[in-house]
Amino acid sequence: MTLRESIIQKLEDNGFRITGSRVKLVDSLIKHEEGFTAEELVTEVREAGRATVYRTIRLLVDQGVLCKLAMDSGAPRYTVSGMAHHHHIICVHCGSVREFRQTVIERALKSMEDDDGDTVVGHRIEVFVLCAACRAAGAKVDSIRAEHQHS
Amino acid sequence: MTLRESIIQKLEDNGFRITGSRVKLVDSLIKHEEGFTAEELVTEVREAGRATVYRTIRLLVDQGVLCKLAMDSGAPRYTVSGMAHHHHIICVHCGSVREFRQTVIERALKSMEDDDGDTVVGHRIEVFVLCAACRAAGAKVDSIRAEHQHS
DNA sequence: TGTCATTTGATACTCAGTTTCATCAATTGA
DNA sequence: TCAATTGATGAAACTGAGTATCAAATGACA
Ligand SMILES: [Zn+2]
Ligand SMILES: [Zn+2]
Ligand SMILES: [Zn+2]
Ligand SMILES: [Zn+2]
Repeated sequence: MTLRESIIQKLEDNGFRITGSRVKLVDSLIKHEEGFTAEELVTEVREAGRATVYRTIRLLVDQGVLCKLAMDSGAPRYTVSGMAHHHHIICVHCGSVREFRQTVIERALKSMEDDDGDTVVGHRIEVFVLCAACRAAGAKVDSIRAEHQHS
Repeated sequence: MTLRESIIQKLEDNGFRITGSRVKLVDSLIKHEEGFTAEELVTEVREAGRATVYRTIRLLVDQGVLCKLAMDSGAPRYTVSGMAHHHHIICVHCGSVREFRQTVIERALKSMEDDDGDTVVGHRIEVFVLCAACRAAGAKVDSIRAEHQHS
């Protein structure tokens, strides 16, 4: 079963209608290996209206098909979710996104439970990089570092 | 030197003018142990205009005085930065923020450098909790868990 | 094919944040 | 001490992202 099919399947299985707009949107977003913004889809998928694009993205996030990535500034990016639990490596120059998961980190975060009276409900990790492609294309690290220190 | 003094000092040292608006804003934001939104400051500090509040917050983020926390939805929250490098524990119910830092995690993230051709420029970790106070006040974990899985 | 709840989309709206620019105020230095 | 200079302010208008409305369209299923 292809990615496209599995996404459509999941919507069907959960009682959502398979409409022309939704199929067009799925077709478009699975092409974005490196993630996309809502407005990019609005522009690309002319068959679907603005409201429908936003509604469909939200639906797919709810269904676990898409990851929503809140950027430091600007609109969030979305990526098709691969691994069940994972985090993101984001290029600060081109915005491309890859997934990762480190058992050591997961364990360390898990052990934070019960350190105090709080109940941990989730966590999020983002690693910001200048990807190989952007560096090869001449993007410099230093100009970027300042605004992405995340210290 | 108090927190208030050290913030004002830093602005002075970096060549920014110590104006009435800035002092009023600093006075207000240091009172928010648990973080605040830009609009909260706009409401609270009537002596400063909307634009000035946003400009001042941005200035303080640039100076490392404030942390900007992009929420999953809604406006970002800001907190006064304590430790030099740290991450955040955020209550999904009341929005209160605490800092943490785990050497194990820092090391693991550091070791990701050079795994591939990317250059790591920073990282961000957020741990979402239902804080003890909210739980005591009757907030339930289950209703929250779904929308904050961050998987 | 008919039924009908779901979905759609044009439009208007909200909300967060930025730009503009005339005015104001902190610093400089004569 | 008092311009001159430059940085800072703020009302108001604007932008961009996303949401609400609601009549019309359309999938799903019998
Ligand atoms: Zn993801
Ligand atoms: Zn994790
Ligand atoms: Zn912080
Ligand atoms: Zn760290």
